[in-house]
Amino acid sequence: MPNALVRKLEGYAPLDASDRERLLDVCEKTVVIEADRYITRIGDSPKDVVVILEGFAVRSKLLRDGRRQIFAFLVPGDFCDLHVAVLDQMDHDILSMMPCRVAQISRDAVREMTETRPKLAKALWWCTLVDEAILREWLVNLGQRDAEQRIAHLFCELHTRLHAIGLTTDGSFSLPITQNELGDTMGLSAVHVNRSLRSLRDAGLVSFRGRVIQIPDVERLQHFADFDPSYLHLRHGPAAESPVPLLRQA
Amino acid sequence: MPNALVRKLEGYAPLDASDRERLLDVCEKTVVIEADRYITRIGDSPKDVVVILEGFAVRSKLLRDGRRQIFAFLVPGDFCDLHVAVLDQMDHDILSMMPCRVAQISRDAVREMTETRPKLAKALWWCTLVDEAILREWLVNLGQRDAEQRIAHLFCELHTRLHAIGLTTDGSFSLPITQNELGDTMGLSAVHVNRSLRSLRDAGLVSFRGRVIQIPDVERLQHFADFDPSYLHLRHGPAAESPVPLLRQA
DNA sequence: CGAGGAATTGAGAAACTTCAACCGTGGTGG
DNA sequence: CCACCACGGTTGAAGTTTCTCAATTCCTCG
Repeated sequence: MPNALVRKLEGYAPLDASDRERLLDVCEKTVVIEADRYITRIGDSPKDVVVILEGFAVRSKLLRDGRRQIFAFLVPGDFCDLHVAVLDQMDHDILSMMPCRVAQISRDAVREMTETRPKLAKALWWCTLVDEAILREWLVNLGQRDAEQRIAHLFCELHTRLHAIGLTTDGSFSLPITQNELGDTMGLSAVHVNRSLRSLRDAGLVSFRGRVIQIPDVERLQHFADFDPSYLHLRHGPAAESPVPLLRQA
Repeated sequence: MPNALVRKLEGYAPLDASDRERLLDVCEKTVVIEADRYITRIGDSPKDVVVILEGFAVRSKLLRDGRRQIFAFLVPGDFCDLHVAVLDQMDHDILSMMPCRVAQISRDAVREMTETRPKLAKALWWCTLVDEAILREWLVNLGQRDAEQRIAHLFCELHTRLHAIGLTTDGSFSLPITQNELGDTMGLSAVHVNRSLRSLRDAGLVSFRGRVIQIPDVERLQHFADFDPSYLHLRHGPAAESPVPLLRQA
């Protein structure tokens, strides 16, 4: 099984063999987290940095009045809280959407890696900057696009990111999300999400089979959503060699 | 005149004297940019990293249909494009909102600093992470709050950030922004921004004198906007010693 | 004084929300 | 094995927020 983290980082910049080994070493200690559990919570100062190796999770924040905003989907290879190595305190929650296998890297290990391995440091920085670029694009999404385009844009992004780690087949990928969560992501009510999904389906832009999203014509959806993948800063085109497996749904 | 960058970084983590000197050294070369000019543009690979020393700027992105989203206000001490030292290509524009004095730091100097000065590297990383935290909070803002709360929240954030660099007096600060730009920031039409501003003023939450925003009761506005400054990760309370001066408006 | 950009206002339309009901499915306990 | 329950999805209808268009005023600058 390929290591999702190594794979992702190598997609950004070449690493030394010793860097690669250090990463694998540091991902040795893995844990399985069941669905719908907090991985870290706001205010935590976790002693380890968590990397998703299998499964999906979300970053989110709960408001006083019970509303919730999701601001990122975490897929295999993504860091949950690299922040904490620098900022000490989490300013949002991270929740598993399905059973996840994660690696826990000690803060000391992160510090050691960033302080003594410039290439790794650069790769981690790259991750952070891509996360930031994604946030900016989501802001464009919420600020400027209507419900249908917003949702379509999210699907395009997820398709591209999942394709890059081999988690798509043709235009389809598995996404274990409720319409409610989709609403919390898009700043829409669940009802309106439902109607927008129907419109997208009626327009033949996407279709759904259980929790699988199927995009019959990726280019058409991208055009509809005004999606331009350059903000994802992928170095080379999506590589689909050996997929990172998902854990079986519990 | 204190250096806004040094001041900001020291607000995050203590620096060595030699780090501080290196920073001052590297900010030696400054340039004044007039109002409403591109500082960098999407697709650019600027050879220098730009830091705002005086004045305000915005990050923004233009959509195909002419709509625009602003996703950050840059104030003295903020980096325009630290990204570029790692990602090579800008994925958005940066525009001056008023005459700005900026320092241009070569990519090599940034690389040298991050690779040989761990404390500085950490401080720069801190900057990036705070930028990211602000983006997340803006996402909450656009996704979950109505027009009035959104605008109030932005004012609270700017007040806090500007207070931290000594650019407020009592509850007031200068903000050279049009209602149109405010709309592009908040995902609202200029007309609706206008009406929302009127409501806020009628409620006595803020008032305007020219381009100066006055918050009569900061706590009340913060409560109204559901504003919690912890996402800004300021280490110590706002320090108001010697303000960073603004250039006279052109 | 005139020009141009920004702010303001009104009115009608579109997007989105809320509430409430109903359906389908999968899991659980008897 | 079946009744029941809970949760997510679906739909209708009415209400609210926000948008667009268009006209008017205000301000600043030349």
